[in-house]
Order: sequence, then structure tokens, then C-alpha cells
Amino acid sequence: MLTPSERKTLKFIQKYCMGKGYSPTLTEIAEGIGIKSKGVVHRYLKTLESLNMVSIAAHRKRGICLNFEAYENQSVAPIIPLLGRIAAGQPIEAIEGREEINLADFIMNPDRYALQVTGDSMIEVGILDGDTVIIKHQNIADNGDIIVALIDGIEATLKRLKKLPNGMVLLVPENKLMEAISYEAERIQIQGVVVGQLRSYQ
Amino acid sequence: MLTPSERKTLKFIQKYCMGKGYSPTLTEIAEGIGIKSKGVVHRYLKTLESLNMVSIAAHRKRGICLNFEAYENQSVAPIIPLLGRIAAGQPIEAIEGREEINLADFIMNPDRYALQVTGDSMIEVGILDGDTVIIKHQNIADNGDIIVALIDGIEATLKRLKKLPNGMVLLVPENKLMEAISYEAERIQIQGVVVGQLRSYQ
DNA sequence: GTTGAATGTTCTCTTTTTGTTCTCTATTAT
DNA sequence: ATAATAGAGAACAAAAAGAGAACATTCAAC
Repeated sequence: MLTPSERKTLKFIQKYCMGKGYSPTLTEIAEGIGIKSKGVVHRYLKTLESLNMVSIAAHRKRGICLNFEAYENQSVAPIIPLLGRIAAGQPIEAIEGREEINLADFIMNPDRYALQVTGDSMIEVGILDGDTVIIKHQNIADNGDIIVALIDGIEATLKRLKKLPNGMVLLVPENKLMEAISYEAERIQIQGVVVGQLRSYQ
Repeated sequence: MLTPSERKTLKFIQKYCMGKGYSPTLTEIAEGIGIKSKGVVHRYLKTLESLNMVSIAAHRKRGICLNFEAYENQSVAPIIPLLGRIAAGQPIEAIEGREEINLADFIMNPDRYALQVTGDSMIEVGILDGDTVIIKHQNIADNGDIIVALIDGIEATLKRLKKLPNGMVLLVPENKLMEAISYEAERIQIQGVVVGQLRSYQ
């Protein structure tokens, strides 16, 4: 069983790791739990290690590693419960099987990056001004994909791709007020394909 | 386990490659991570190479290559590099300050849950059929918030909230084809407020 | 081809930061 | 009283970070 201070230490480490992706130093932990002595922190860590809550790489800086046991019942993983499906006029319908969403699955590939969208050119497919899109880095794309296109090596734009039979490509905005423009294929360089989109309302 | 500097180096390379399509020189990396010695950079690269995070073509200029598979499960946090802002007709503009997006910020709080949206009632604010919305669980909401409302304790629906002066509440769909309906305040129970939205295109 | 600037590689040295191990003190519950 | 828990802080060990010199190789201009 953990003492209150040890629990506090563990929680702090969990939160820190979640936020930054790497573990804190002893001094940071000390600050985080409101004490001054890193020697004390070290003692707590030793206890946590003996209980198999964490692993510590000796002398390594930021070498604390959370063990599986430490994760139980904690909401530290990038996982959010998926409660069900909501539609107008019905009770929330539970979804069988998948009961949570792992945001890591969503984006956690290193060839993914994010772009913040400015402008309304994709408004009709629900990509609004200010949204963030997740891009998968690749140089080719299928017809109908929403792509990041580099025109003449300078201008970048987010459009739907349509390959025309005559060797031209059409970049189609999803906005009735704007017009699709066609280019010679050589002028267009594909920088990536949209694989996700997110928006924060806070 | 990477040291902070090694991590910084890796992130810089990742961002550089995504943006330019080729890898940086040692001097560019040194500048990018804020040090002066390219010898130091080389040391970091050697470490990254030994961990299979990158491949380095010996003596080749700009011969660094990111090994995507290698660092998938490396980071605990759902962090993705934020490359910049994209608008029609301009180069991608870097965003000062924020260099990455941490999805944990999205959901770090334990009172969040997800719902999958069915139907088109919020289509005009970019919440489409099939999207997932992140809900913050709370029983009160401000005027204009998009809420999960439970009507008569049975029907659940996603609508924008408008409190009317006469003690009624109006649930407003964001779809021209649908009509807002007003209810006596007692019939409506607020289950949560939309704080985020995400969509996957895969 | 030759050449020279740019870039990659290999060192050694120093400083800073961080982890480890102590001892000492205080508080609290049994 | 005794043991468990908490904390301060000093002293030391080791890792990480960084500077920079010297040399090797590439690559593009001539």
C-alpha cells in the first residue's frame, strides 16, 4: 500500500508523462508535489520501484518508466470512453464492442503532422476556418482524396484532388462560392493527404 | 529512452523533412535546436541511429532519413508536430510558439467522454454524420453552447442551446432544413457540453 | 579532372544538470 | 517509547550538454 506522499508522487509522474511524453527529473517532481528535497523524492521512487509501480534506469536522467500496474484505473492513457451514438430524437444508443477511443490510433504515426486551416475552401465537408487537420505525409494520392497541394513549389493549399484524363489535375474546393482550378500535373506537388480533422470548442 | 536534446533533434528533423522534403545539414540542426556545435549534433544523430530512429548515409550531405516504424510506441503522449497554417494561395506559414499538438489536452480531464454523431442536425457548424464529439459532462450550460440534451428523460439530442426569456429553452439545430423546437425548461436535462470534435478519413 | 567551399566525422575538454546516498530533525499514531 | 512517515539538505557520482579543433569526404563550379 502506498503512503499519501508516494501516491502523490506517482500521480504527478503519470500526469507529467502524459503531458510531455517523457518523465520528470527529481527536482521537477519535488516541485510538483510541493517539497524541496530531491533526496526525499528519490526515497519515494525507490519504494515505488520496489512495489513494481515504476522502473528506474540507474543514473539515467529522466529515466523513470511507469509500469503497467501503475496504469490501472487511471485516466492517463490517451483513451476516452466512447459512450454511444447520439441522434436527434432517440436515447443515446450504446455501441457494442468498441467502448473507447484511443487517440493514439488516431494520429500516432510519425509520418503524420498537423496543419491549422485558414479559410473556408473546404467548408462543405466540415473543415472549417481554424480547424486542425491531420496530414499523412505522402507524395501520391488517389482521386477524391483531400490533399495538401504545393503549386509551382510555392503556394500551398488544401483541396480535393481530381485527376483529369488529359494529364491535368483539378483542385476542387468544397465551397460553392469557389471554383475548381485545373493545372498541368507537373505544377502540382502532393505533400500529404488529410486523414483526420479535429476542432476544439474551448 | 531519449534525452531531451535527442528528442529535440528528432523533432526538428521531422518537422524540417515534412516541410521541405529533404533533410537538414548538421549546422542547420544545430541552429534549429539552439546550439553551436555540429559535433554535438552528430553525437545525437549517432544515438538516434543506434536506436533505429533514423538512418544516416555516411558522409552524404543531407543524408538523414527518418525511420518511421521505429518510434511509434516510443512516446507515451499523443503528440503530433504542428507544421503551420495552411491557407489557399500562400506557402505554409509557421506558427510561432506552439510547435506541436497534444491530444491529451483534449481529453486530459476525467469528466470527458465521446459520442458518435448520427444525422445531419449540426451540419452547418461542421459536425457531420459519423463524426465523434468530445463531451464535457456538466448539468448547466451557457447560451450558445452546443449541448447533449435529454428531453423528457428519454430522447437525447445534440443541439445548440438558447435560453428564452419566458423560462423556455430553444434547441436549435444547425441545419437550415430543420427547425428549432422550444421546450419548458423542466423537460430539458443537460447532459454535457461539446468541447471538441474529431473525424477520421481512413 | 582539379579545386575549394560546404558538410560530415572524430576527437578532447569543460560545465552543467541530475541522480544517489547520506545524516539529521520533526511529526504522528499505536 | 517506538515505529512509520515526512522533510531538509549536504556531499558526491555520473550522465548529458556543449564548445571547438582537426580532419575526411562530397559535390558543384571551373
